[in-house]
Amino acid sequence: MSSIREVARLAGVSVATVSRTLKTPEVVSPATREKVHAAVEAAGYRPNLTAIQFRSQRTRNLVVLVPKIANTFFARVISGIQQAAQACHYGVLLCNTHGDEQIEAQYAQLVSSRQADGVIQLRAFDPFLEGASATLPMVNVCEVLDAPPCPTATLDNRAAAREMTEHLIACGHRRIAMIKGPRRSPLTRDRLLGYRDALAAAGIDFDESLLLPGDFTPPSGYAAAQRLLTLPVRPSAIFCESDEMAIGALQCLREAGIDVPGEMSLAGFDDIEFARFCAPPLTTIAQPAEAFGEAAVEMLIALIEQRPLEIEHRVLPHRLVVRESTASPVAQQGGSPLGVI
Amino acid sequence: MSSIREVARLAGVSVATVSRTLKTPEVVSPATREKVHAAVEAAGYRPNLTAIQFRSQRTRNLVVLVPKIANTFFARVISGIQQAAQACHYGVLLCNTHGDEQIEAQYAQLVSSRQADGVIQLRAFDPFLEGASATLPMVNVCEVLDAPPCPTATLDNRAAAREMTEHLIACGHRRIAMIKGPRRSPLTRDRLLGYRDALAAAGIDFDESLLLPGDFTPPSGYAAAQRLLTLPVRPSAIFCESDEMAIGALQCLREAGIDVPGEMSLAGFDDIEFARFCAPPLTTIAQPAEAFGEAAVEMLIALIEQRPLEIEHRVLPHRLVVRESTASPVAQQGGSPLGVI
DNA sequence: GCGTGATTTGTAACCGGTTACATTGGCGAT
DNA sequence: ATCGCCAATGTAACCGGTTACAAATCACGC
Repeated sequence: MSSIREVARLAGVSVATVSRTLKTPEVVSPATREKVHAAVEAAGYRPNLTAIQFRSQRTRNLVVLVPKIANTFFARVISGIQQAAQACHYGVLLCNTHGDEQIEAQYAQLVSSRQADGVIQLRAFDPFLEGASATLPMVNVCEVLDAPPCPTATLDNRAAAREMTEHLIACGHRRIAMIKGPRRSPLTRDRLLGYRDALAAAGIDFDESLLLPGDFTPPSGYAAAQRLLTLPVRPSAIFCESDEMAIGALQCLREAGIDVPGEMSLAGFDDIEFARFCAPPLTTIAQPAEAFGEAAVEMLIALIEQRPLEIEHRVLPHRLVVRESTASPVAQQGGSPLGVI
Repeated sequence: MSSIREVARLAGVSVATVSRTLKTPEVVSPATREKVHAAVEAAGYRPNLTAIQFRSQRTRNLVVLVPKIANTFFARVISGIQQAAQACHYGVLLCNTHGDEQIEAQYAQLVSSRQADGVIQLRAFDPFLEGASATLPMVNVCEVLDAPPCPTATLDNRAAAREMTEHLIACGHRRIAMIKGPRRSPLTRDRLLGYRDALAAAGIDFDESLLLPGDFTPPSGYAAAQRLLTLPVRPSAIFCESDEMAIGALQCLREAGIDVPGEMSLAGFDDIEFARFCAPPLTTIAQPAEAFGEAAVEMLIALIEQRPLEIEHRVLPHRLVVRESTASPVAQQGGSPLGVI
């Protein structure tokens, strides 16, 4: 591999001159520049990035800690991260943590070992954040804690859930079930608050039996829907905290011969690509997934380059997307020609 | 940041001894080891990875070139890559190329610049592969060329498409449309061959008008299905080269009030997670997405570490998954109670 | 007590860039 | 002609590990 010294030899100049020609050409005379460029060409010189990283103590790499890469929502966030990082000439080091704290910690060491300049966390994780963020450039997007020790970008989950619940109430529903995410998730807690806000505002009593646990995956939505169907008095609408769970629930309802939205309304959260391709297309809350990625990169790079942040904690906009899976329970009483049973 | 020299000073030994204690402890006396470990602890020493990479000329990073991260299939492949790489203590540098050759070339330079030790290409790309693979450790999985200049792992796309077409023929279909992928893709060419193999074996004439172009996305499947519905004689079955296109086509058929599989059978390819949650659940070809990632990593690391490969070109197994979107056209004549029109 | 070989440790070069500082040369002002 | 200054270039240290080679130490047999 040709090094800068080889180029210097070919050009008949010193290594410093070669380095300067490549980094700060304005301090080198045009004639010398010419010679150096010719020598670079002749030697097929490619700068050794690891040497540059080593010398500069900067890698221009970002570590992304993601619980599950294959999740459609996270995949979009990562896509946004990748896009934004590329524009700033940063690389993206991807780490699938499976939500495992040990793996997260292990990867974060990449940063303390100078293998990357900063960390993007897509999941709230107290002890790790608290211990590390003081010393590590780090941002937290998507799922964040109440008092995050680092810059964040998130949704107003409470307001979003409230809007969706209000939409269902406006349709005329009063028994609205909710399929939740994991108990410990701040996401779930906030969405539950929004749900209860809307119920309270409408004077509807909160019914604990309409609250089902899930884990954001289709099978968990399926299982939760099954349990809802065994209830003595069924809900007329189900609000799922993720589209994936809604899709699982939809499957269950279809198998049970329950028409959506004819007999039961169904709403999701995330607006993944397949939401609009469901039968019926899913009413949901759109999240700006790619924008989360972009915000994360923008804030993290500001942190790394010690530039001040205009906004420490960003709240990105959500949007209620009403499609065909939600409707008035009045229509439900009329039944549907599509009903299998 | 404490360096090895700081540790050496604290332990009262030379830097070489510290280095040896950490890398080859067996050549260091137990008493010295003890002292060094204590000093490491006291100094809070963390090895500088970039220094190690620079010195060893090995980064233990792999570059993954992926056309579209947010694609559910690729996301699964990446997940497999990440998993396997992690097990071998390699990192994954993710690059979204959008199928852009320039971006691909730019990222491949990361390797020639020693930022990574090898490249995984998830897409066939002649000029780049030919130019680079001679000098670069590189593997190509998922979509590969006929005479690939590097190790590969792929599906027997021809056999898989033949199986699916045979399944449709066995159901009784004779007018079987195909929604293809991009013209230049080897994937598409092979699947088309398999489709024609099956038709020929069954004595069915190939009908060019039943061949529709697509780009693997739902909207392209939707558009292609629309065009099929304008045909004077409609097909009784549609075989899509990706589940995403099948989902788009399904949407179109639903909107047109055409029952699946009552009036028309529909088949996909990939077996993405949502295939089984479609209405009706989609008959498709399952691909071992994660296994592609694992195979890629295994082969690439062998290449990097100059170990011989048992198999240069792997063919991973596919599986025909028959669900409810395909059925006999006899049933179609009977109509369906579900039909909207 | 001394030579021999094995074990343990130290010294310093090295990887490939960057950059502080030194040096050289050219030019204008006095 | 001399001085001063600036632009252009060169020399060499440096980043933090690894490792070839040298040196020191030790055990052991004669």
